Amino acid sequence: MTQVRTRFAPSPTGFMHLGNARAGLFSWAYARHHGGKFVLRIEDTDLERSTEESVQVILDSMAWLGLDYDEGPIRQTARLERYRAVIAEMLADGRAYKCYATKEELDLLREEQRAKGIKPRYDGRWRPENAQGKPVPEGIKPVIRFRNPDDGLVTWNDLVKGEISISNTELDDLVIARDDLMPTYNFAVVVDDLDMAITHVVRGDDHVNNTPRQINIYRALKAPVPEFAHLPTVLGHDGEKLSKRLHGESVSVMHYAAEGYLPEALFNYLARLGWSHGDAEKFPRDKFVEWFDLAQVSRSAAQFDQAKLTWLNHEYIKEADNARLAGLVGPRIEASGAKLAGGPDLVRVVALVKDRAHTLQEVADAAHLFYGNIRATPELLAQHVTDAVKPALAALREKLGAVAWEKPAIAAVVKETLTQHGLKMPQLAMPVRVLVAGQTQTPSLDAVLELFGRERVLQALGNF
RNA sequence: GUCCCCUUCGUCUAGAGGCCUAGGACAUUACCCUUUCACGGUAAGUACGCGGGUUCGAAUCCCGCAGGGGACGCCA
Repeated sequence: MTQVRTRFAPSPTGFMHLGNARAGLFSWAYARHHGGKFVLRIEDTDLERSTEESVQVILDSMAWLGLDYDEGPIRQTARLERYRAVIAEMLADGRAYKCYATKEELDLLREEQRAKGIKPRYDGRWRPENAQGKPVPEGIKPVIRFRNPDDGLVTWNDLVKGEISISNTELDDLVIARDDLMPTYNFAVVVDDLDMAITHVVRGDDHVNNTPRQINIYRALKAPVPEFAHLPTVLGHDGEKLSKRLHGESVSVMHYAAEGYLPEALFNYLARLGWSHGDAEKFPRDKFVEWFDLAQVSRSAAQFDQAKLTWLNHEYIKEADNARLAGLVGPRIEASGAKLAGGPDLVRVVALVKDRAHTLQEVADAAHLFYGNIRATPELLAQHVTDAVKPALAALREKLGAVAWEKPAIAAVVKETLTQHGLKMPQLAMPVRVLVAGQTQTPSLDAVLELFGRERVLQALGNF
């Protein structure tokens, strides 16, 4: 049994959206599950749209998700000589030929075909047998077309979708090199996957239609055809295929990093989108690798559900190490203008507030009250710090001055004040919150007071 | 238009002829907990697209229809 080799081959033309990321994730998982190799290839033959920044975004997104690769990144633009050599061979023996048809001419052809209700296809007008004696137009640089078989069926057993079969009469002679000699996608992938000895091509099912063309090229090259696995499309919340135009940046991997999602949460969510292992919903990456199997991938498109991702993120935040969380959340708190220095230990603050937060940003927002020096509004003060509770507040302050500064002792003193003044908890807790934290919504009072520290609390309670 | 693929709760899915009066999760609703906001707990409602077959028996197999998606580029 030869070693499994898979690849992920994004094109650097913008951000990396969730659909791409999931394709990369599954391809990666397949290789890891089988102890194989995972190759990263950058498909940058579209010079118009490819950018260096986008290459970096791909690298960043993969690193953030923890998708490590064994080979690459290999750029197609670094392999141009190789493609040209293959094209020259094919040209030499008629597996490919030059086509001088102009873009305008082809547009017209397609238009006519559509009008007739048939599938738009190149009609083979520059195939050698049709071009006999035809003068080569002046000033037109030809493209190179692959001579596709005229008849027969192309069939493969897709590892996700099962047997798929397409007739060669549906296909046409596709362009494999543009007039500037740059190879096109369908040709470059085949040469690359061949040279990189890819055994399993795992990719999105928008490529199903390309597969028979590529298989024909493999055959023309007398090369072994790899296995194919076409993953179902990832749709947006609106049921449309994920796209830059429709969904914008809100579906990019790094957007979720910026919004305060943990990589393990997105990883888990994506893993579970279109794939399942019984009832398992939350599982770590090593379990995913252990369980992953193409046979369990669903055949139908899946809608992205932000609410479920958020739930998973919440689950992972709850169990995340507090020091790690503090490191991630600190910059967010300072970004809001607050200063960590001089405030309570962020690790302890995070431990207190993380249960209620669904994103790192929410952790930061909840922690903010300990560092922001928030002052209650006069309305809030008037509403809660009434003359009726002032004696109790004074009494509490005095007791707090003498107590051991630990949560249980603080709680005991609060209770004591309550009974002595005949108050219910909210009647005392709310004014204390307003005075100390500047707001009525905080975690439990004793914990909040403990974290603020005696000095700050006594000062605040003496201030009315 | 042509070709290809898909079709179980609102969403992600379990289900490979009897275990299904269809299970889990998210979301929703109700109730409980409660020191505010949350967290948490318990419970409920909601699905096999439609029509024909095959079979003693179909969510599961076959056919048709409908719906959805994808592709039809000198983009990938």
